[in-house]
Amino acid sequence: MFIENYYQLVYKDIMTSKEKLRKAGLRPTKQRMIIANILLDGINRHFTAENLQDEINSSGNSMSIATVYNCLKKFRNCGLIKQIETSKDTAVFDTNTHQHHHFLNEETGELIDIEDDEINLKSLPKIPQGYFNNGVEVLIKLKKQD
Amino acid sequence: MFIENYYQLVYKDIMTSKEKLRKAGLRPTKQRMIIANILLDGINRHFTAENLQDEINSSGNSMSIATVYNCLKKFRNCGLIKQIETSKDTAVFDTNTHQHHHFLNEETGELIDIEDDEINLKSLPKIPQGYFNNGVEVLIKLKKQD
DNA sequence: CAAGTAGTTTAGAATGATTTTAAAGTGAAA
DNA sequence: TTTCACTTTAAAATCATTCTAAACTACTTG
Ligand SMILES: [Mn+2]
Ligand SMILES: [Mn+2]
Ligand SMILES: [Zn+2]
Ligand SMILES: [Zn+2]
Repeated sequence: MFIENYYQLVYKDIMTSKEKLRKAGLRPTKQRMIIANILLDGINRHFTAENLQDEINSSGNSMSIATVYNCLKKFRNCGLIKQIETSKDTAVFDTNTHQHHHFLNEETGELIDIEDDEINLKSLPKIPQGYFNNGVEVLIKLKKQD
Repeated sequence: MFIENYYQLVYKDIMTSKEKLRKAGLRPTKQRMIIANILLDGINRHFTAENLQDEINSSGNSMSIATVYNCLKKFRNCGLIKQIETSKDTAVFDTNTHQHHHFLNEETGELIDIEDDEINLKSLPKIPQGYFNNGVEVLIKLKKQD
């Protein structure tokens, strides 16, 4: 288990953005590579389309906001990133694609990761007939004391 | 416990919409009474602002969409209803104000209640310093089989 | 009961996130 | 190379929600 994860990490680190996109079934365009370089560096982050466009700009590149949205949708549908269930008016994405959970500071919108094994989710209810469990998300809403 | 709930139910059923609004600290306007009559009947439902406006219309009344939003915000802030954390582009509200959870059919957006005791949430992670747990929401995403 | 006032409603305008349009550009297969 | 489906883009459109500012109304006080 330890060794598997080790090789997986190394393998993932060694893959170029182009290879990661190809492996995900996406044509590696210039724009997708720019985004892959920013997002697929192994660091977990939560971000919006606008956050990402800002990062693209500060990396010396630029991209239409429509393209940012197009790419985020493609990346999400391929499982390269995921979208977090939050009732904020702006979509929030996450580079941590494993099943995990969040603290949500409802005042600021800030999200903090909770790893899957930090929550006991053994007794789940029976899944409705004809459906299957496609992911569980636990959200713990935080409020400031006093 | 049984008897307490029994009296609570009866009491709640006997209260008029006007009394419920007063008790919640809201001035009972004509518009809020129309909404209270629809929402506070003890039946659990999930709905959007537009859903509610449709119900208002079919009850023979009518109301500006701005007022629907104003009232929903007031009702939510008073704890008469709550808003569900969902990444849909339209806000979803819930008349079930107890802590509970949901199945989400991501294709249709349909939500199904999961009562709090149907999920084992004993081992929660430590809440960050200076904050307190202001509610836990578990979302189980459903996908259709085949 | 008035009259006064803070809180509420409303139509319509504004805002902000996201999607669509349609035309120009590009990656990859042959 | 040629070809074509896929992609990018600026600009317009869409859609949910909020704002504005003027008219209204529920309660308080006299
Ligand atoms: Mn929204
Ligand atoms: Mn949302
Ligand atoms: Zn996360
Ligand atoms: Zn519910």
